[in-house]
Amino acid sequence: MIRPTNAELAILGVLWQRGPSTVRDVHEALRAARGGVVGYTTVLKLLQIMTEKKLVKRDTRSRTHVYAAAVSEATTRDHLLSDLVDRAFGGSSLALVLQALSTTRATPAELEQIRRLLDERKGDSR
Amino acid sequence: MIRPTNAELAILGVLWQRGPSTVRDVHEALRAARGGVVGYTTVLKLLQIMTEKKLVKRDTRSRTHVYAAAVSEATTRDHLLSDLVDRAFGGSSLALVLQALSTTRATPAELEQIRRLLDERKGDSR
DNA sequence: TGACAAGTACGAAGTCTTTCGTATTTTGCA
DNA sequence: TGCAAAATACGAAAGACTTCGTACTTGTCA
Repeated sequence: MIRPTNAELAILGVLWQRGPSTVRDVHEALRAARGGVVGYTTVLKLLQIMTEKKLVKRDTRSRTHVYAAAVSEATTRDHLLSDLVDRAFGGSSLALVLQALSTTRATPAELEQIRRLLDERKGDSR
Repeated sequence: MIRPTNAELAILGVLWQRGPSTVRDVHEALRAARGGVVGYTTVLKLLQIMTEKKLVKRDTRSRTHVYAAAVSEATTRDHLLSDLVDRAFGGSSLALVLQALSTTRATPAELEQIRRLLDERKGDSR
C-alpha cells in the first residue's frame, strides 16, 4: 500500500532527515541536495497529494503548514523491497539478497557486519 | 539505462524462462501464470515498444515474429537494485542488504548459502 | 490602513505506461 | 481463386506522475 513515487521518496527523505518541516524547508533541502530544479509550488503540490495519500501528516495550526512523514523509513524500505522482490525476483527475497551481495562493493568491515547479522539469526527461520 | 516497467518485466520474465517466443507464446504464458487479463494486441504492442527500447530482439524472418530478451535477467536485476539503492537507500547497497536480511524469512539452509557467499568474498573489497 | 511578501489552493499541461480497437497484410486451403 | 484465420501496425484513450502558472488569502509594517 505504501509505494511512494520517485518525487515522493525524495521528499520523504528530507522529512526523515530533518523531521517536521515547512514547504520552504523541504524545497530548500531538495535544492541543496541535488541540482533540485524543482519549483516551490511543485513541492507544495506534492505535499498536498502526499497528505491525501497519508504519506505525510500536515499540521495546519499556523498559517505556514508543517509536514511530517507519516510512514517510517524502515517500513517504506520494506515495502519497496518486497515490491521489487515480487516484480523482479520471482518472489524470492533470498534471490534478491544473493544478487545484491554478489554485485555490491563491500569493505571487509561491512562484510563482517553482515556476518554478525547472520549470526544473530542463526537457526532462526523468522 | 535498463529500467523495464512493470508490464515489461512480466514479459521479460516469460522470455527469460521460455527463451525466444512468439507473441502468442508470451500471451498464453502470461495468461497462464497470473490471472493475466491482458489482450493479445496489448502484448504485441508492448513487445514492439520493447523492441524500440532495445529490451528485446525481434526476428522478423518468418511472418510470425519471434522475440528474445536482449537484456539478461542478472543485469536487469542489478539495474533495478541499484536504482532502488539510489532512490530509497541513500546510495548504500549495504543498507539495502541489511534491511533485506533483517526482514526476510530465510531457512537455516538459506542463511548458510549467504554465509558461503560471504566466505568467498572474504577480504575482497570488490 | 493599505500594499507587499509569503502562503496555500487549484487547474492544466506534458510525459509515460498500459490497454485495446481497428485497419491492413499475409497465408493456407477448400 | 478467393475467403477466413492469424499476424502485424497504428492510433487513441485512460490513468498516474510531475511540473508549474495563476488566483486567492493572510499577515506585517511603514
